[in-house]
Amino acid sequence: MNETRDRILDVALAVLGENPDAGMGDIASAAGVVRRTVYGHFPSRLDLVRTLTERAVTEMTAVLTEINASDAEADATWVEFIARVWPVAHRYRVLLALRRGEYGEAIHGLLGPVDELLADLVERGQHGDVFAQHLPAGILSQLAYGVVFAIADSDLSNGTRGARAATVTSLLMLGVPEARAIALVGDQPDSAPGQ
Amino acid sequence: MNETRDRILDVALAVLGENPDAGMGDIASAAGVVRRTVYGHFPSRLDLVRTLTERAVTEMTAVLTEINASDAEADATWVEFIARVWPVAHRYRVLLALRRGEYGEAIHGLLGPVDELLADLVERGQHGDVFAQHLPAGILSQLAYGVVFAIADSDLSNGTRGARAATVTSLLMLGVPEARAIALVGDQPDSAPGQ
DNA sequence: CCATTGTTGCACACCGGTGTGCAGTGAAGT
DNA sequence: ACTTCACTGCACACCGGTGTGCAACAATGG
Repeated sequence: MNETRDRILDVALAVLGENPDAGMGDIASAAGVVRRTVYGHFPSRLDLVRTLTERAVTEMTAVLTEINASDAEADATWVEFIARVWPVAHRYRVLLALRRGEYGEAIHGLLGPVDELLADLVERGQHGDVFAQHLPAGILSQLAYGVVFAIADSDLSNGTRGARAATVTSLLMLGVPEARAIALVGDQPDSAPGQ
Repeated sequence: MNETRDRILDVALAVLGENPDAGMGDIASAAGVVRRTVYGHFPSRLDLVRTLTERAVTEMTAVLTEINASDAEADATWVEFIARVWPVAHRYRVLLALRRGEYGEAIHGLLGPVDELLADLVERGQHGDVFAQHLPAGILSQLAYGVVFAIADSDLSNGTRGARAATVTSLLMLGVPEARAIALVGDQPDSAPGQ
């Protein structure tokens, strides 16, 4: 039904991923549509961004709550989390950039639940002596998943390469010993082993 | 002689540190001066930012080259580097935000030399089996000092707290074992032990 | 055939930030 | 007292992006 609307959302995600400062005009033409039409679906730029963010939050919290239910060790859970959430993180990498600037406030608010889930996971790991305790769980989790997004935003973004890099690096900064980290990602079922 | 100019630069750094999107007007009034005066010293906003960046690059390369001359282990060198460069990184934390956006190109160019020095150091550490090799030196160094800047930008920014957090966290993600990392920062002469 | 609905293509107002021009003013140096 | 120089306080043009209003248009489907 809302074929155009969905296309706008998808394209907007891609365009903003390329350049977070892209205007409504850029998004519109990239979606093969006129600027006016975009405003027909999203009264303001903020509406667009908010909708995008809500999408991301929904997908992430779904994964996170499901995974958090398992009783695995925190570090293994983290690995599972990155593996499952990586495609999402990569698609929504723009949110990293958008958290600063005009809409930072709104986005930060929406991302709140995700942040909490993440902090809980890290805290569990710290309590179980699996993660380092040199920083409070709230901050450490932010830094760790900030790095994941940063890698999602870099050259080795797509493919298994990026996922592995993100997982290992974040595990390391969480205080997991290198050997253990590598063993953990080795266990992970690689979707495409050759790549 | 250029008392006003210097003040503008200092204030600009502070203001932009607070809000990277601050306009020339904000900077001017924060410096107790009229917008027109700012343009008298810096023909364009880019000039201002560039000058700020050049300052930062100068200070950082000075520290980096000096430290790199020592023949200490790479991880110890890294610790020294963070300790020495921390106040600078904190003051110039705005550059992290400015690397994205309008002036990203220019800034990135100016920051090139620093990036190289850093990559060299990390590569040395990898070659000496002190740092992890799960990522190429260029990327790993970027991530590591990205985290340092991120912490410089966060709550625990100032004081010894932030410096320690930044050092330990970056060491961890460089692949240094937790025990070794903590030992290394323990060795560091804390300027204010009580804080 | 007609009505509804979504899209189009304008034009327009508005906003905030940038950068410029120029005549004034005041203080410091000679 | 006179010049110089930095700063001031306007006004102004310009730009790009946002958001709106409205008439036209095409497709869809009753």
